[in-house]
Amino acid sequence: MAEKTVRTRYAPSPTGFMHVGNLRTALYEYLVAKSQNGKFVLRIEDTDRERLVEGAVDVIYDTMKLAGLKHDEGPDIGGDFGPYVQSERKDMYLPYAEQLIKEGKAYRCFCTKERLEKLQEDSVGGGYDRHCRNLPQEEIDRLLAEGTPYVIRQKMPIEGSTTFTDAVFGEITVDNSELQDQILIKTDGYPTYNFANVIDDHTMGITHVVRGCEYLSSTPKYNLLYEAFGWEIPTYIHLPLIMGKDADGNVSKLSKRHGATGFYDLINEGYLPQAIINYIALLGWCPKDNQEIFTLAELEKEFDVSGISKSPSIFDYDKLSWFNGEYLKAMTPEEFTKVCMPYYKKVFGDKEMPFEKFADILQKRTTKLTDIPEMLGFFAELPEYDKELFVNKKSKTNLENAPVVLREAYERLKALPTWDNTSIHDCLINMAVEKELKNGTVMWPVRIAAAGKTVTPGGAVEILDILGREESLRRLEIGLEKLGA
RNA sequence: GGCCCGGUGGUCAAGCGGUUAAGACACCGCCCUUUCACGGCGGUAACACGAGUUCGAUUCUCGUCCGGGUCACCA
Repeated sequence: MAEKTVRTRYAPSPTGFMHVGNLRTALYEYLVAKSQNGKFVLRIEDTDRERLVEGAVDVIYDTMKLAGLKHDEGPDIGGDFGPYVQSERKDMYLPYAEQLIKEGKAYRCFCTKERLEKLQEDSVGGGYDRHCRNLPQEEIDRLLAEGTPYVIRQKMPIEGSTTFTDAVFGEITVDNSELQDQILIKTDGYPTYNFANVIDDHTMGITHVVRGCEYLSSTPKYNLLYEAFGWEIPTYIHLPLIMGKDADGNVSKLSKRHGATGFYDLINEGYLPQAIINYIALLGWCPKDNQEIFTLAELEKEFDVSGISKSPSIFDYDKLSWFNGEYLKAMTPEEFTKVCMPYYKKVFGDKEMPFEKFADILQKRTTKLTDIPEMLGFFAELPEYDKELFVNKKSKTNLENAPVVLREAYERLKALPTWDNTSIHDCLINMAVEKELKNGTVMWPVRIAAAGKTVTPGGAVEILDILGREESLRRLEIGLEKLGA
């Protein structure tokens, strides 16, 4: 007999913001499905009218697309289990709840909010007292006839315990006394999140429920529902949480105070979508062979639930940056130039620059795209700098030899018939040889004069080449002036 | 507070009763080098604690401590 096709679903609410935790959940759902030739379904959970945000659904589509997580079924592409937007399914939940009432597994609760609130205050840590669980039928009929608002609650077992198996955490048992008679349908007729989830997952044929482990302790509630309907319980895969660490070293669920936490925030910080995906894939999961750089396609092949870790992990921006740098280095110069262009524009506006030369000096040393403007700023404008910068121990330069060297270099460069990387390089190196100087002794003062700062992408030769003859000589003159030469 | 889950270097993590306890990021040092970087080489650094079980525990059990999650007509 053929194995049942694996089906997973990602069910985001359109809030307009994609937290990396959610993104990782989506990724794992995708991978669980794809690693087993299964289907990955996108379902939009938009029942919370108050939190609806204009254009938020598009954010979800865009994110999925950027991340490369292609869904097989969803609101935009359809499928055999639609509709895929929860608000379009709202009429299908009530009948299920009423079915449970008929079977004596659920009941109408007419308690007012006030009464429930009072219960909350009185009983320490208690909960609903199941007041309406066994109302006489006449009483129910009367209240119904009077039009009393009600919710539908499920009858939970009062004694015993419920055990389930999670693919990551193993067997987990919870006392039924911990479980309240959960609300299925709210006063307004809408289903609660938990109820809608179970109905949707079942009717959409979801086989593997992948979610954050904050749902671990409410899973028995879900299972009691599946059991009440006589439905097959899906495989649960609970993921460890992603945490953040603040300046004081305190660890808590990753949030704004720890830095950028939204997918788009991260992209705006200069990280590449693929680097983000690669990094979060490894946050809580480890392949058999410890490989680190993965394409999505490779992840689809390698992913295995057994590699998911149980302990929470802290989001590390340094490591993300390292991944980002690796991805940047792996690009062709053309691709690199393309992703950098917005940042080039920030520095140079619409001014034409030898962008292809930037790739040479930048690609090896960039980890975050947002660092680029700072790195290139001196090309646009020579920074104010102090002549002390000409002093460098390693290059054996000081205020005595720098003016001499710089003057000599200036004259030689000025006399160059052609201005390109090779001729500049040969010119300066030859000078060092002829004058019996260390290469650095020549290069250092030239670079300082050309860039006005000690840390630059590329060396003296590359900088002069990019700057061009005219601007280069102008800057060297300024340097000479500063040195009083 | 009750219940649930977790605890290997600063971080991500491998490890499934016997290991010199991998690897990566970060950090430090050296080399290379026209700076920084890249690259190469090397280094510092960990099994939370206490009892068991066992010939032998990082691995199994229990307790303690610490961390997190959860207890809604929110999703």
